[in-house]
Amino acid sequence: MFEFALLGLLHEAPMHGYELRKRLHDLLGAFRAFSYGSLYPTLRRLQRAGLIVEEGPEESALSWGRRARKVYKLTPEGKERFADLLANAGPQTWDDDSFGVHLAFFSRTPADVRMRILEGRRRCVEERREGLRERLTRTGEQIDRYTRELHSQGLESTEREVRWLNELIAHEKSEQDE
Amino acid sequence: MFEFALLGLLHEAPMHGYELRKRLHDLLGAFRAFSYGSLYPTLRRLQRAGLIVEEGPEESALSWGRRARKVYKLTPEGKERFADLLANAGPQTWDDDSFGVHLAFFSRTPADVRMRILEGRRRCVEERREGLRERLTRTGEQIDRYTRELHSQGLESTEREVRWLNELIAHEKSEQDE
DNA sequence: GGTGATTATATCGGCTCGATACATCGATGG
DNA sequence: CCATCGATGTATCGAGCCGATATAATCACC
Repeated sequence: MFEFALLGLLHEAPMHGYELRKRLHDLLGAFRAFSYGSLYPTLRRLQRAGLIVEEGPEESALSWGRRARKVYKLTPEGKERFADLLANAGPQTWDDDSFGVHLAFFSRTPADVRMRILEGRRRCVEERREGLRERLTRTGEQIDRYTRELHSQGLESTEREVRWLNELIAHEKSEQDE
Repeated sequence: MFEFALLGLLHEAPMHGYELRKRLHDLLGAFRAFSYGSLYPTLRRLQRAGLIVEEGPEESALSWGRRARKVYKLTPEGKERFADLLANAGPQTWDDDSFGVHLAFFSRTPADVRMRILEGRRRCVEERREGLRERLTRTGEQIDRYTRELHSQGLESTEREVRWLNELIAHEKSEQDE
């Protein structure tokens, strides 16, 4: 997840840690945290896996005055890995967090994969919606007032999201045909 | 968080792990996962802290046929701890996950604390809303189509949540006066 | 008598977070 | 002229949580 986001960002241009975090925060800060406590370990993981490399300090002389910064860039294996993650976009892709991140890189995503992700996400939200509906209409044990409020609110918001996804999907289809 | 949820449930009645998980899933499954990988370690933590104890196996003879089950119940310290968590309901209480859990135990929550939690949550959602608004109206770098969609959708849904919270708060106020 | 679902407890590796520490630089202002 | 604040920047630690998995007994069904 974090891995996917970092690979996606480095696909645009080489960057150092702080900048990666800033871009992520700007792009998705309203939906996820992206703390440094995840960032640096993830970078090291990617590095160990040979998906990214530290760029030589050649241009650091130019920007001197700043503290030593490590600029990372994608290796060919890294690009391959990113393509793989897209190609195998599976069930764990449709969850709340993950879906947002994927959307942020949709312009770079092939049309067929975009469609698969949108439809997967829709199915996932529909399932949550059905769960909430069932819970609310169940005639069994009476349900706490506040819990009922929470579930009603959840139901409404999933319904809205499904409608929104339908629009996005329709738009994709119309673009495909043209 | 998990700790709070477990203490809250055990406040109603002694229960064993599997049942706790089932109740949580039923109550909040649409909003959170509550896996066993968190449940059992948390129970052990609570036990070590003296907030819960295993009930003697006296009645397990009655329900024999089932696999050995460990029934946990709150100690007085546990009840105190739960009251403390409510009294000190702070900033970490207003986040998405935590707020849902708190709502589920609202009937058991004093009116003034209910109000503090609702207002804190509202402030938190309003902040997110402003972040999204600012991001969307910023005239700087043009923004990716899909990211814009995501942020618009986020903005709408935070606006709806604020309205919903306002209704809940108004209702609390009217109940307080009567 | 076999097969699969349900009840039930438990652990493992791995990811993520919040807090924190350290260090440098630019600007603001007394 | 220097103090202090807020960015910029890299990094770690402890702790929580999750998904997957193991183990096992019982139950319903055919």
